[in-house]
Amino acid sequence: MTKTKVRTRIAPSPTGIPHIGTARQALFDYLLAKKYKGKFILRIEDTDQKRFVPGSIEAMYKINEFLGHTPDEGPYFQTKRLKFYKKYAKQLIKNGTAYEDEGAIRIKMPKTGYTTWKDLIQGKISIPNEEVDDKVLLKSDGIPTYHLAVVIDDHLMEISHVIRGAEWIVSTPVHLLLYQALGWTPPIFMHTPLILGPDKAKLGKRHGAKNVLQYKDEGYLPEAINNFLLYLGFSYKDNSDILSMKEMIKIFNENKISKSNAIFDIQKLDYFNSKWIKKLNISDLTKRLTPFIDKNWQKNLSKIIPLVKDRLTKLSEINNLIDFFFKFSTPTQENLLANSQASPAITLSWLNTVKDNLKDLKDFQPESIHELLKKAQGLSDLSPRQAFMSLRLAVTGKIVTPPLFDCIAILGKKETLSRLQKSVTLLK
RNA sequence: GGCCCCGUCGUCUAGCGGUUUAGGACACCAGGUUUUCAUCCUGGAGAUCAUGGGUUCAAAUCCCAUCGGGGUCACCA
Repeated sequence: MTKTKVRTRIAPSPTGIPHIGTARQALFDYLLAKKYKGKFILRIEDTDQKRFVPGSIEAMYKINEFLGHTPDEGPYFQTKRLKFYKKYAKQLIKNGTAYEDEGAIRIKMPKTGYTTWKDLIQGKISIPNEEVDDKVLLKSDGIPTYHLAVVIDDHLMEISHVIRGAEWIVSTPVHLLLYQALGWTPPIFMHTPLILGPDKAKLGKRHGAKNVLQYKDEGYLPEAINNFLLYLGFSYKDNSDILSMKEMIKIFNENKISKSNAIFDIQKLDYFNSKWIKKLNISDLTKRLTPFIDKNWQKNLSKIIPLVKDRLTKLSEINNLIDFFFKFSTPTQENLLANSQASPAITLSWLNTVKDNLKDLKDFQPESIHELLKKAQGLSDLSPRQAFMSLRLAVTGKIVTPPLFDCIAILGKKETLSRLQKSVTLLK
């Protein structure tokens, strides 16, 4: 148990829409803060105006909201805190830790010895000081670089745990030296392993790697994304438990984060997504499905959605699953016969029998339809498969649909008979 | 290339010197349920624990070397 108050931060630079690695960082920050009843802070590291990409700050807010990583403080902007950086840069020159070099202020790294620290994830890390060059702290335009700004902000904002990607390991000696020179206690460092693409290259830097908003647009649930991200570099039971945020907070353990890089496996994300979709209740699922469903397809949704729930991996798949309820394209004769595996005459006779049966059915419910047509099929020369597959084609135009009698009941008597008539005409 | 980190089934991982013929999950394959698909259930295949040396009565587990992968060497973060 940590003695000091836990305060974590996610500190993105607004240079594009955050990718999945940033989201995992934020999740770990969030879980750690919440586990110890601490605070999670958002800070925008906007010191490189040349690389600024409009919209990326808004995207960050959106992603935090989507994934439920709600900051307790912030956003803070580094460009609004320049006075602090200048003040401490001066102090560093005065005490000999930094020097001015053609307008920029650089740190004076020792040329001998090692900088060693205990990283909560990586364990003991030791880096020869001569490997670290005199990094620029304050650029000649008066704007700080990352190295100066993080140290000052993390200290001033009382950050207890710095969770960041492993790419920062080699510049940690710079930060440590700054803490020492300023007389401050450094935070606990946690350098997370990287998330790699299927080609084993760092995910964020790869061309074509999707950002978090794209996953949202494809119909991945925030719960599924968080769940998936947790198990990338962290292990709990068999890494397949469906966990809510609350449960994640409970089981998260900052001492058990893996050291090795992890490959992003979309199939695992799909697994969590389909599991989470099954877990949602119908009204919740309907609400989330709404943005994906064709505006004109609203009728009977409360009956249709329960039928497709178990067939959904991503929310965006919904339209392909339910389109036949709203539009009908007559099957080809070839398709119809292939599925009845009977002559045109026998198939025609079977579909006519169905039509006659359904026409007089008063209680147009799945159970009644089932009972009626099962009896009719028994009297026919067709096997259940032959009979109902051809009927499925005749009524929905598709080979794959939810349970047939449920579909027929939802379509209603009038629509079903009309479609049946169209298919019968085909065979004549 | 220098430096730093990592290396258990395709993937995420359990494993912390003997209980391991290395366990689970995803994916894959087969079977069952089912009028289709999916769900669900059962089973299967899949890792000589990167390789080679040590240490030890005993090593995936400790040590060394090699190889492989990643990171980093900007007035970018």
